[in-house]
Amino acid sequence: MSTRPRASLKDIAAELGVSVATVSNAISGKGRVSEELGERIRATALARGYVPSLTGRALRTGRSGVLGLVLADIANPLFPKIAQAVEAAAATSGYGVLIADSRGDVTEQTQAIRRLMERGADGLIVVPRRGTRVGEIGLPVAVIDTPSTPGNTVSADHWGGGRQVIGHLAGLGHRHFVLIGGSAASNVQNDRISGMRSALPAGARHTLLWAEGPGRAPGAPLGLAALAAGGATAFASVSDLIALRALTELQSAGLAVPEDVSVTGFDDMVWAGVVTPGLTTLHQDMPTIARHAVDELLRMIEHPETASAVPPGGVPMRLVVRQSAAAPRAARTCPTEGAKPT
Amino acid sequence: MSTRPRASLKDIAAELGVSVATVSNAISGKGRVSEELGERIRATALARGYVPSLTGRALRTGRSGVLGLVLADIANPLFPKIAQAVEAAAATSGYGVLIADSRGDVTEQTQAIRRLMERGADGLIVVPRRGTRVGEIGLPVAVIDTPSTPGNTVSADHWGGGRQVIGHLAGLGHRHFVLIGGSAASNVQNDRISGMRSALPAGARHTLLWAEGPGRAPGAPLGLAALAAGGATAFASVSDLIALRALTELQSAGLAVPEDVSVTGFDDMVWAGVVTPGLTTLHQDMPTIARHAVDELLRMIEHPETASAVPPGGVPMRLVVRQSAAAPRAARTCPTEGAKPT
DNA sequence: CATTGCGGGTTAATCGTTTAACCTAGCCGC
DNA sequence: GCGGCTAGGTTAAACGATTAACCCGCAATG
Repeated sequence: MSTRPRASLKDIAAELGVSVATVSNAISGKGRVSEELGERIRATALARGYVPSLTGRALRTGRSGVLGLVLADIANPLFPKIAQAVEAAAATSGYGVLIADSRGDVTEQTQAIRRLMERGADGLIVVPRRGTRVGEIGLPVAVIDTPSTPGNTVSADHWGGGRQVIGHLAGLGHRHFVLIGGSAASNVQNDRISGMRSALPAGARHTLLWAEGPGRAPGAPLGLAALAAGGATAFASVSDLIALRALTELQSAGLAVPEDVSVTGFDDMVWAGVVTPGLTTLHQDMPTIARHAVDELLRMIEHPETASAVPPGGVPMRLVVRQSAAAPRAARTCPTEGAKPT
Repeated sequence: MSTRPRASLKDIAAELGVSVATVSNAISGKGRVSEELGERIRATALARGYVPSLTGRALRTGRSGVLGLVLADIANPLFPKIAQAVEAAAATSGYGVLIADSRGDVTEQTQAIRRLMERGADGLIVVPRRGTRVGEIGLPVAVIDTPSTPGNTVSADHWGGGRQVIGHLAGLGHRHFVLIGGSAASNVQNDRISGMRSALPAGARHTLLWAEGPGRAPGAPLGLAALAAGGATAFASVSDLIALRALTELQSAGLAVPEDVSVTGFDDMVWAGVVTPGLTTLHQDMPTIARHAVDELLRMIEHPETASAVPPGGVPMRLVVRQSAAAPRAARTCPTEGAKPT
């Protein structure tokens, strides 16, 4: 109780005996107000704990100061990082973030976008469902997907990440690879796979496997032990979730990781650091990506005539070396003290 | 382009030659409008694609139609489910959801709440940082934590979940338990542990372990293999993340799960279903929890005089039986065809 | 001296919606 | 015939901030 309605411009104007317009000018620094009066106004505004009503401002200016974050992929484990980074970036620019989840459904996604528009979002940040494109909606939109997707605004350099991880494995001495994808419909995953392929050393053998491919039951084993028996030593997955699946499947089959086989993931999810052995994976620089996406969106909103300032290509991914990838047995010529780092 | 500003009440009024008030009345069904005119107004509103400006309404009514979701625990893996459920529940009630992440910092949490209030959130849903309480802020607040926390509004029955999992393990024949917590500062985890303890069968032995306890390096091994060597057969964790840590640590040490030891988790995170063996864990009914939280919040906002309608006690958790928990060797008197279920 | 310029404000309109108050016929009852 | 009631509207005043337009006095300038 007694949380009296916040002070408005009118209250302050009344207290000082000046007009609302002057108060508004003094606070925004736009019109012409004498230095002395301006100072007095700002002082009492502070004293009264004045906070501008964003609603009032929104009505007048037609801009709500809110960005919509549209997450299309159901319960995406990357979501916390994205949401956190986007919210932080938006907050430093004075914007709020309204969320909308479409639970993986395309029509639901349209509904979600409509809801955000009705709420007056000034722009949208869309992390699209694998492979789907977001249509024209009459609102500034920033898309976070992968550089090769048409209409993509900013994203990590998934292709380069794929190159890095294979380069790392090849450098350790691996020559027989298994590349494990999730869904072939995902642009991101395809780019990661392409990058991996492009970095395979000459003379290397490799097998490509889709975990959610046709004819494979959702939870069915991937049959990795058999591949290992066939000589494969490096299992590079396009996501940490698949890497985890691979890791535990191999361990359950009695194979030692990384002594017998190496496993790598993608995205540096929360569990990558806690499993044994720690998962070697690629980290996405979400704060930078979100910063770029928000900046780009604000540019479109506030200065539609200017050109994009987002650097082309993706934001580099960073290889996080843990313990799940090591030299294969055959290549163990000069072991570097298998002990864990400090 | 040419996305002309949406039709307003004024436009419709002008088109039909009536006053704005009448249009407003006809659409909201509040004032007195003749059946015939009302029908005509609604028809043209539909034809013109009229969507009420929530900003205008907010300014007039003082309510924004937006709820704030405050997530305090950094990158909480449960976040996607919470956000998704809350957003869905809010959307069906015509509300939007504004997010705020405090990155685990308490002062940052205050800032985040302040930002939400400035944006005119009508109420807040807070998932507090472990153990912290949210102070009085002059806005309706629903807290999702655990039933034993003062000020908690709704949550899962963590205590009952603990009972269930130990009951399940005891039923399988286990008599020597290791209970693994994360942080002793978490109310939720403490309740889960208490529930577990309360369900220990007579004569059972148990050890309590805190993964983030003092004197333990963040990523350091938990030493579970030694406990297993000492006779422990059931490892019950308070979270799937810790269960995953336990599972992989035990597997790396050469122990077979569930043949040698059983492992259970909590929360049914996305990875619980994909690891080998699948993790037996407890599922939170987030949609129901979110529904209760949102309903309660809307009740406080729209009918402050009425009493709470949230059923006391927590929302029951559901045991999800996968393959990580089975009868211990010694108790394998009548094996039920060790094969996996269909 | 008359005009222009400008510093320092004020007035008033506007965004879109809601709602209390008011107005005007028509009709009924007395 | 007239007061009162009602149905069916209209008017107008908010909500809070922004901003174009205007106004006034004083100084400088021709």
